[in-house]
Amino acid sequence: MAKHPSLAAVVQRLEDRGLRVTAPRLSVLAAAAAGAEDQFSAEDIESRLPQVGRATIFRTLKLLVEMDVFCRVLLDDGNLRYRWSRRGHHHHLICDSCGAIEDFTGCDVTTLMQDLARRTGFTARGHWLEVYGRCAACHSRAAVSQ
Amino acid sequence: MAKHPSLAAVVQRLEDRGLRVTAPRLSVLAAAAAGAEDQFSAEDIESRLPQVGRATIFRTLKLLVEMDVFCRVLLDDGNLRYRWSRRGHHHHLICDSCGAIEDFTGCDVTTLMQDLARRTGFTARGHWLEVYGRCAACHSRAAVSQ
DNA sequence: ATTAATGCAAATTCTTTGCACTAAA
DNA sequence: TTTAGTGCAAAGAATTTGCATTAAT
Repeated sequence: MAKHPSLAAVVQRLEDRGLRVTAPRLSVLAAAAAGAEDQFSAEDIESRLPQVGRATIFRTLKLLVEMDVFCRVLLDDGNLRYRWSRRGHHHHLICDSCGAIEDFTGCDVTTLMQDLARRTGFTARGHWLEVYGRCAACHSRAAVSQ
Repeated sequence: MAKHPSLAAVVQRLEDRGLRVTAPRLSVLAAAAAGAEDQFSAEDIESRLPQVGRATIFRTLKLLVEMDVFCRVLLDDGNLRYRWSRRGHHHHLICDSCGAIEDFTGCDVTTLMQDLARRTGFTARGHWLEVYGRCAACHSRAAVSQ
């Protein structure tokens, strides 16, 4: 799967929603694709787009998160990052060492939630899960440098 | 189990750490115990303690979270609450309807994390999980009112 | 032409800091 | 006494709002 959807696909989704395809919206998408990292902060986008107003950047980020084009990532220190969403429900594996973020969809948190409902009567509507640790690449790197 | 530990127990823990048992610290603990809700915001504490400085309240909350006397709860809307901690690793069930927060420790997220490591090579150091939904009490309430 | 979307600057919210002062040990 | 802890007011950060202006359809 590509790192992010084609511009055309996102434009289509904007149009489907009856939203305008504006220059600032296109440039936020471009700026998000431009970074070396697979993640970006509102600040990153802001500094890559000095010509776009701060408010527009925040409004656009919010819109694109609602549209599930981007997803929010909560870092261990409480800071917020954004990332292209693979769409649909998923979680993040955030590497302490290199900061890389991977998606994680395979594990079934749903089972856990169902079990929960059975035991406590609490019905889960949704949940937020972020996992912090060390990615495979950083493990190999550490092994090599020893 | 009681809603929160005895003052004496917390005082003991402060002393064990070589920290002073000050009037503001005691009043933050009292204010946290005073609320009708099982949760409280920094603002709640602030308004219950007009005589204590804002900075002291934040410093004290941070200290008590580090000491695992309180834990932080991340609400669905991104706001932060505090709550007496049952100590040790646990998660929260947050009711959309009544806002009540329950702890949840029984389910084994660890298994999920181990499975994850096996499949992706990512080693989890920690994770953050909040569950949003509807508590048993609100379910009954809804059933009755029909 | 219409009106959604933007840019700016000011306002908000939540939290932290610097520093002289106070009180716990 | 000593120095950890406090209060105040000011500084920050991260975001949001109001409103006149601009640009996409």
